[in-house]
Amino acid sequence: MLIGNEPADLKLMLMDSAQCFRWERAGDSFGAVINGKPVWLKSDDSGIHADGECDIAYLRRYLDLERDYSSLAGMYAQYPAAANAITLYPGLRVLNQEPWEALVSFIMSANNNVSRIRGLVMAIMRRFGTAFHTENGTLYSFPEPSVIAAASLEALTELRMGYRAPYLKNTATIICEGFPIETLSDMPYEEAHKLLTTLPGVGDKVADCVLLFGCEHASAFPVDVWVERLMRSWFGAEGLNRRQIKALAREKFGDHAGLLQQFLFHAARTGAINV
DNA sequence: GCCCAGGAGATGT
DNA sequence: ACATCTCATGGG
Repeated sequence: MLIGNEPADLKLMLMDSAQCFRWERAGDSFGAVINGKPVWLKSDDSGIHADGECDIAYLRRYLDLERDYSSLAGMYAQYPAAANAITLYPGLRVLNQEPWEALVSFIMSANNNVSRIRGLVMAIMRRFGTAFHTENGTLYSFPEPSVIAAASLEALTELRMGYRAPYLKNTATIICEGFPIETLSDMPYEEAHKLLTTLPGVGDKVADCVLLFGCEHASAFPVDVWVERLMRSWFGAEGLNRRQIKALAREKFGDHAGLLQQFLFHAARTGAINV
């Protein structure tokens, strides 16, 4: 069924932009268990289509289709590098993932490469998620915190996540004990960020990824190695450390800093723009 | 074999 | 507050 006709590059958004690591690809379709239901998405000239029993409103929000990206480049017209990066990827959007999924994914991301992060997130789902058999293959749900909290450290270590295993298990336990993960989206940015960094394996950068990709905090500005480089190259951040770079970017770029970050990050990481 | 990866935590200053 | 080390694993 048709879920929208907004500009949306599904391969870029779901597979190649390193904001999400849990979609499968089958030909030109992309599948995952979303909101408890397996779904395959496909895009063509007539729009974005979903194959499966799905909640259209949920999927539209997940894909951020309700946000108008057409004005984003204009918003940052005073920064040519920013406007260029946005113009490069007319189908890139920042997903609205579940906070728990973003939390797990970006705990796995610490000092790790994109290829291996995907492998770890997929392994976690295959090992602890629920299987759904579809025409295009088997899809797995993202396991609930209680399942990860109940898993043995050995079972997690077997997935080759290394020193991140205790981070994951202990964070899952804290979530199960009542950490208000679902209300982070309603808190002021600073409060939500501070609270997130109390979790094991969650520092400044991972907290910002969780807020941006899982809690609708569009001003969150994660600074990784690529963003650090590009901010120094193009935005006058020479000599600043990551904390200072983030403060500068949030001040310069405002409420939608995180959206811009995603375009800049992808442009830099893929070599579309030199850093 | 080497350096690197969407860093965090511990330690020392 | 800031700089430096180490951490597990494998991609390129």
